[in-house]
Amino acid sequence: MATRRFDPERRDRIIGAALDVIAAEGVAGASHRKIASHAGVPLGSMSYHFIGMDELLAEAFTRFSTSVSDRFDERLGRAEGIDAARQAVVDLIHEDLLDSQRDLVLTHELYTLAARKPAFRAITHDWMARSRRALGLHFDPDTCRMLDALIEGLSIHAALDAEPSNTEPSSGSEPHSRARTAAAVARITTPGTAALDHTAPDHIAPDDPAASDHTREATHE
Amino acid sequence: MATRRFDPERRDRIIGAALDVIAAEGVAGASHRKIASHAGVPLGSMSYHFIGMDELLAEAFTRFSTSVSDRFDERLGRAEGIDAARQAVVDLIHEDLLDSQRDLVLTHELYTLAARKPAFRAITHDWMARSRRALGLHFDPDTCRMLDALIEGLSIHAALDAEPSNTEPSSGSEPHSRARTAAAVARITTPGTAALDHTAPDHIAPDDPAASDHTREATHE
DNA sequence: CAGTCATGTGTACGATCGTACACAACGGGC
DNA sequence: GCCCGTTGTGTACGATCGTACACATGACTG
Repeated sequence: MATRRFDPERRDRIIGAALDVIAAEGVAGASHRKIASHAGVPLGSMSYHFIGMDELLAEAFTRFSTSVSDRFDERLGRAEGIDAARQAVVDLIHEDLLDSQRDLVLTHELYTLAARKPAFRAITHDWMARSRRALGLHFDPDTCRMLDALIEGLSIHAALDAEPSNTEPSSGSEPHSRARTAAAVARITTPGTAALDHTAPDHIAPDDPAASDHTREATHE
Repeated sequence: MATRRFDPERRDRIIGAALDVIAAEGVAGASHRKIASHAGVPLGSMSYHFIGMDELLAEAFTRFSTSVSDRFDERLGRAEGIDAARQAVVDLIHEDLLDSQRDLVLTHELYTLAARKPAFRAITHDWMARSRRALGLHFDPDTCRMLDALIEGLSIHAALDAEPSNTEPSSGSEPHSRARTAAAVARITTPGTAALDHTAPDHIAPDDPAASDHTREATHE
């Protein structure tokens, strides 16, 4: 029962190549041939190792979501105290989630699959469950859900709100700054005593340079 | 300058058919032939009315995002007072965004395109700008950004967190209930005592009420 | 009423796709 | 050392794709 010419790395390399190709050209542009070529394996290996593209995609995205989740766990595991946890969340958004175009693309490719096919929704379901478990080290269950959703929304909006020409936002007054993220995280992790009270929100300093192009209406109070 | 045999509906019908096909089979599965067949036009009409698939996709998703934005505007425009606005947001999430599998799928297809191609990011950018403008009728600009992101995250998580087998969550104790949504909206629209400091370049708003100790790394930008 | 040209269509071509399947290569059993 | 079964590969097939382009069609001009 020795190794024969079995190559255990082969399968993994195909999965890795699949993620690379998907990141570069999307699920739509990912073909057996391109992935095989990128992985340096013959075309026949594709059908040999994977029944079909769906199996390959499922394994690839499982690996991807696991790796992102690992970083998530690590950051939150290291945080001690609720403030450190909040800061970890901010760091996570701005360093782990927003810095990598590759991760952004892969995440959306996965979501698109999950929106249509239940098999992939299992992957997103597990991913979100793991995220909430990590947040659960520091926050109560309801807050975890809210915060997890907020993280998602902030990441997506920061990524997809960018001006098309401006691929690399680096200005200090960028609309999706760490300060805004931190403020949002602070709000969502602060249980309101009166959830729907009638108190008008505290006034925000009106002259935000980044908001100068807004025709800012006064809040109805 | 009469009509000849010009059919102005033709182009629109193709766009509508494109959205139908994309909703059913994804951008990946949408071909000129399928869309033409679904629209009841000959294949040649595709190349005649649209330079390529990208132009068709751009117009289709522009129409889609506009229609979703219209409903968004309508709900928030009708709301009077901040509580009604908050309620409108909750209704919006649970009735407009979560009820339609079609909209969910199309949204993610668009996001996936936008994550890779700047041309589509223009569409998401405009969409988000419109959403924030609608929210701006009731909330201050910073809250608008946070709330807009929260809406996004709550919608996505409610949709993609569903158990794969359970396609139609309708139980009263579902994890993503209206009550949880309302609570999250209340939190994010309730500024803490710590206002976002707009004068500082990009630092964390310093005082959170629950914060006892600030072990914060300097933000690198 | 005939000519002309913008408007719209049918078809064919080359490329690419997933997959099936015959077959090569090689380790272990006898 | 020969044989056999597992392991892996090369190739060919049918389907589908986007697009180009010759051609049909009908409205307007004179």
